[in-house]
Amino acid sequence: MTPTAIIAAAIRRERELAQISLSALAAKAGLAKSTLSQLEGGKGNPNVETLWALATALGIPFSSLFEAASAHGALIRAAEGVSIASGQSDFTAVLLDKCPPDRRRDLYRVLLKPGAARQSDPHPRGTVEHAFLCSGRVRLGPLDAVEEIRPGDYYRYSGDVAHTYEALAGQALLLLVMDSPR
Amino acid sequence: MTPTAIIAAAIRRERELAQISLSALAAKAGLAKSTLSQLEGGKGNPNVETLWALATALGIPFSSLFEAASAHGALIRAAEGVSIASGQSDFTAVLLDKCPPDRRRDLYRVLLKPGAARQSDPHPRGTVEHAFLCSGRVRLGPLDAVEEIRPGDYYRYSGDVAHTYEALAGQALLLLVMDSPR
DNA sequence: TAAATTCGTTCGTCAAGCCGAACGAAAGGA
DNA sequence: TCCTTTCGTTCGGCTTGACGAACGAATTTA
Repeated sequence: MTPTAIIAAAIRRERELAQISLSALAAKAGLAKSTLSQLEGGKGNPNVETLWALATALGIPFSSLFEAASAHGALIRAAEGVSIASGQSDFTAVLLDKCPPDRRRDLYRVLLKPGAARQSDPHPRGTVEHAFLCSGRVRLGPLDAVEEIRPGDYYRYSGDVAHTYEALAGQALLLLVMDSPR
Repeated sequence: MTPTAIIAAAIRRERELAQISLSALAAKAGLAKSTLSQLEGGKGNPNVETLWALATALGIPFSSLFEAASAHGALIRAAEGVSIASGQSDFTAVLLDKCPPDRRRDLYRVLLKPGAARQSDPHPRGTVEHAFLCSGRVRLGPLDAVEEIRPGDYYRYSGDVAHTYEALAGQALLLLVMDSPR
């Protein structure tokens, strides 16, 4: 993927997410429409000032302009995943997720008691949650991608949309990694 | 902080971290020395191709060029930790560790079978490991601070010294967060 | 129907970034 | 001591990106 293509896609993606026209964004950023048009067309090679103006006008962190489409969720069952060779048969490690360079990760231990599902409002844009279930059974995830997980399962999903947590049978214990852009 | 100043500082920082001269970096990136000199002097307004070439030559992710500029051990038993108010009694979250701004965290699922203790050589300086036990019983930690943990326990320790893992009774499953400086 | 607005693209001009060459300074080798 | 190499900076040129204006198309208003 060439850098100009990444940026072209990022600008268009962020602009459409912000529901704003090309002309309006150009005006807001203090750029010429023509400049923005060429950038989104992948025909440009913009300099830093131009990009900075765009990021500011879009209200997003500067580095967001260099990210390819955001990572999606993943569900890795306890028995799944590619093991890393260790030379010792009594030690098996599976890389569940590699940390991108521009994110911070806070670790939470969550105790979930049976009852009504807990609803969580969207976290800031770009937030991703990683759930690793220790005990119990849990249904969780974005409302349109709720999954039931069991001990040892790992589930990663977008945290910037409404999502839910629910212990199914008895209480459940899980490690939650709150993964957010810097 | 202006974008050009951020980039100027980032380039110089990354270049000095890589122990490479300005001339050498320029050659490796296929840029003119003069260009690089002006950029590091904060007198530039580089375009994307130039920055991409630099990031590639430095072997760093593109977005690192836009970033303006270690942890102790801790053992938090399953029953311990300060809960975060949630309004719902069936959801209890404990913040185990807050992510510092300059670190990356990779997530591993580790299956540990009973047998001899696994010895791990020191990881790069500054590495910290976070272990969250899902099932079984495990003794682990730096050689001078080995702890026995049980399901739900969280143990954080230095990973840049020799350390050990050992399943005590039957096999054990744990989530390991490998926490390293950028 | 016709005028007016807004949309995104294309074209010519001008400023600015990148380049190559030349420069002085500093360090190492003969 | 002199020569060579490498360092980072400064100076004309040439290329190129940003700008403003004009354009056709689509939608809205009178």
